[in-house]
Amino acid sequence: MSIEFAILGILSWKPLSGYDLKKMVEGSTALYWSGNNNEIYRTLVSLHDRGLVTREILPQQNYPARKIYTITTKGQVELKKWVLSKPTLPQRKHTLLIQVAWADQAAPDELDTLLQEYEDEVYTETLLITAQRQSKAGRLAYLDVSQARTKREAYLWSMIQENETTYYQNELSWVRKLRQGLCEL
Amino acid sequence: MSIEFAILGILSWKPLSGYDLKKMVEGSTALYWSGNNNEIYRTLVSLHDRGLVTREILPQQNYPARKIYTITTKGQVELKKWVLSKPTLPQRKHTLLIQVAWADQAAPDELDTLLQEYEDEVYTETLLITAQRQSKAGRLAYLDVSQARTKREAYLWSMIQENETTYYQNELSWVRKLRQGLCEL
DNA sequence: TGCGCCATGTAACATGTTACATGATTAT
DNA sequence: ATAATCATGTAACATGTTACATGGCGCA
Repeated sequence: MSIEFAILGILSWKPLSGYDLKKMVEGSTALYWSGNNNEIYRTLVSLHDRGLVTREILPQQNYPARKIYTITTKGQVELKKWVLSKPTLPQRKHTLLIQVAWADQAAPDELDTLLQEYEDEVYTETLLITAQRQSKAGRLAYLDVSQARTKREAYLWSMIQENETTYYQNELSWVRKLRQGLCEL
Repeated sequence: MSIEFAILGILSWKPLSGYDLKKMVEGSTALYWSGNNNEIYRTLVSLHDRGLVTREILPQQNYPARKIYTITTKGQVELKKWVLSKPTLPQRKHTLLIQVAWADQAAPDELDTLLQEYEDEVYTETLLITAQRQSKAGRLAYLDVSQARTKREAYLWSMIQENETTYYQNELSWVRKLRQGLCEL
């Protein structure tokens, strides 16, 4: 239900093929999907069946034909309706928190190793995100602020990035505080 | 894979019935599951089949028998192994961010209404969380700090709560900043 | 009279992941 | 030689949600 509109939204910005979408989803940390083929191609078929997108087939020599999907007027109407629908709280699967919950049975150094691994993961992710934003090489990045169509859209996209950034910052300072606190215990 | 250990962890703290677990999961914001029957009962059967828990049946008059699940030594070993396994980044489904991404087509007041709804949702959630923690009436709350078995466990649990709190705080200040920024645009 | 609690569970569906399959092309 | 890229797609599985079912009890 949500990946449908995530895809429809991207198509409202630019007509693309399933392969393009796959790349964008894979390369983005903001979109939480793994970018696996199955769901993307399935979703495109479903969007097409319901008349929310049109499909144009571009044959190529030596390569399989590209299928470019374009949003329809009906699709735009549906998208807008969804965009303004009642928001829900974000849901997160924070598996580490469950690990930490039952970590009292572990030795102090075992626990600290676990937390350091997590700290490293988060830190790497923050580096990856900033790197992604710098890279002008990467055409077709999800929510590339320089590709926004209006000033307001650019602002919205930059704020989405800020949400992501502060989220990881928050995780980072949390895990550091936790490690420190465990030392002093 | 993760709900199994979430449940096994709780059972390592106290033997409980499926119904108890359901209540705990439902009432907790830290655990992200809906607390639906299907998954909990299915998981308990699976844990039992693999010898990670034992089952004791307590018949009652007028009510269906309670089935109390207790962790086994094998279960404890598996749990500890999982607790120390390599952590992964939390994954979140932040649907609102996708809505915001394509909200430039909406009028300023439509967008602000959406964001205010979100702000209200988040704020309500923070109130709910603090209320949950005060309520001593609620026996059997997930990660009730006063029920922790050691000082270190209490500290870990309080830090998990802090993670949750700062997470929503962060969302709250983000959405407020966003609304402010849109006014000034 | 009707609803919610206790406590178990199942059926049907929706969503998401991993791995595989084609088959030529290009880079290491 | 080996792997990755292009571009489509399917099969099998894992996970998660909603709604329903039993059946007596207590409350308004």
